[in-house]
Amino acid sequence: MAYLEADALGYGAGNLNRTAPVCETNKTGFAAFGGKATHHDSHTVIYYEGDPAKRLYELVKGTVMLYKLLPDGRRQVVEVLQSGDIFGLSSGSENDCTAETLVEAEVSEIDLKQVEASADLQRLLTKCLTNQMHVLHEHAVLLGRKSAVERVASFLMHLVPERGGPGCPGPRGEADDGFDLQLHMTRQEIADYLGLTIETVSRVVSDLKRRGIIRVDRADKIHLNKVCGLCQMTGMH
Amino acid sequence: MAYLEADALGYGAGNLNRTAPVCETNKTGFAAFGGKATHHDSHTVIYYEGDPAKRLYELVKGTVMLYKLLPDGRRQVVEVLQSGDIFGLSSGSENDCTAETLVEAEVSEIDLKQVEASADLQRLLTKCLTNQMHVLHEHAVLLGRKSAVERVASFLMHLVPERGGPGCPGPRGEADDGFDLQLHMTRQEIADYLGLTIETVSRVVSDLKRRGIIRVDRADKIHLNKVCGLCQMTGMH
DNA sequence: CGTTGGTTTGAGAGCACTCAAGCACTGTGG
DNA sequence: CCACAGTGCTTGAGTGCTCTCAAACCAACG
Repeated sequence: MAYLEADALGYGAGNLNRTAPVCETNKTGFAAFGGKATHHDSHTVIYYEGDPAKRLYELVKGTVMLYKLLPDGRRQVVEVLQSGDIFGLSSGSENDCTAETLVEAEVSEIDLKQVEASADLQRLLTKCLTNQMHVLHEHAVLLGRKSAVERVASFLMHLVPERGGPGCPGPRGEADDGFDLQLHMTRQEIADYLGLTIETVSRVVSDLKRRGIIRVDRADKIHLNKVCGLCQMTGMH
Repeated sequence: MAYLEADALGYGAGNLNRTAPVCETNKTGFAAFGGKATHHDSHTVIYYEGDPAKRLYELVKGTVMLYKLLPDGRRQVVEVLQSGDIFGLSSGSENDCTAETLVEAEVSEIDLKQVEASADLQRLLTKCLTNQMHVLHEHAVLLGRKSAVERVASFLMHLVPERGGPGCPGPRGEADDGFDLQLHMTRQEIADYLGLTIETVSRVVSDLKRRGIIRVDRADKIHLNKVCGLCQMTGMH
């Protein structure tokens, strides 16, 4: 089993929705601007939708999701953030999403006022926002136009580095086209991210297992037997 | 009929997805930075998904949609832009969406290099991106969690200024809670924006008509009889 | 060994989709 | 002035994918 190995490489859920490196030109992030480092346990809310937006946050380590709730309890996870991503920006005076950690996370906070002033921060911000925008566009296609199988396949493919994107090399060489994944989201979180129900996600996963595309060692430990085969099921090929 | 009146006020499709004014702090937009003004007829492509991204565009007048296509022809309209909105930013070197006008439009173009240099442009950009981000978040909820009726109701409500948002005053006074709309999108465009089929959109509109919520004078001229009643159907109350 | 929380599986229903026909408005030519 | 495509929208019938509700399963834990 190479789960730990994959994790150590920063893979696993670590590059969700990441087709290109983000904000890596600025290695220091908010640290260079006196950002206050904070630690958050797994599944902790950093701020709630509707809270006054006074700070900007940079995810340094871990994974954070942003979600919105409808009054009757329906939830949509709108973004899953990775290290380097910035969140907490609001078009009004209130946060438009709730931010919650998926796993333990290190976050760097700075005051919104600082951002207004610093040109470097603005540049960093533009870059990150552009990237998040791109991810949101792709996610809109997933939510609006893809079937359940295509959604789950797309989700899993996003967890495989260097694959599925425009520069996908195809199956490396020949037979061995496998990959080990460590999920950092529960079925419920995946469902709310993909616009499905928990049962549908589970059924699709079971179906992929039955068809030999994947192997499920534990609910959160999945081995992709045929990365390229899975990629064919995303609706993008 | 007050259609022309509404249109003259800049309503109609003019404030789609606009809960707060955008980029209005910078009245000049790109003009102040030597942006090249261009004119585009209705339903003209400004750039295609996959084209090299070399310029940044500001919509000065009219309406532009951004959409993505899946290889089998499925389309998802990911954004509907209004004057003041900026588009053409890409996280890679290629445009991630196709940009097409919905109606005649005036666009101001500037070189991407200019943006890198100007702090004012960066600030303008951050503001616009933040706004678009907020709209995309809300749209993700619509696409992932709302029923067909809720999607169409939400869509129509976005065309009514000052209503449906957090500061909604409710039905003004008493009886008269109507509003005239001029749509600038075909049923197909609406369907592709809402993640539905053209038939479903048509059926929902007919149903709203049957229930007395709206009156359809022409396919693109709709009178809302009960704005508040419609608002109740968006899933957000 | 029972409890708990998360996951999987099953049966059935319903909403939105597909395919197909009908309708309304527009412009064109005889 | 009317016939006739042409285009876009609406309506109908039937199917199927995903949802809902419910029960079973499983690993972790006290």
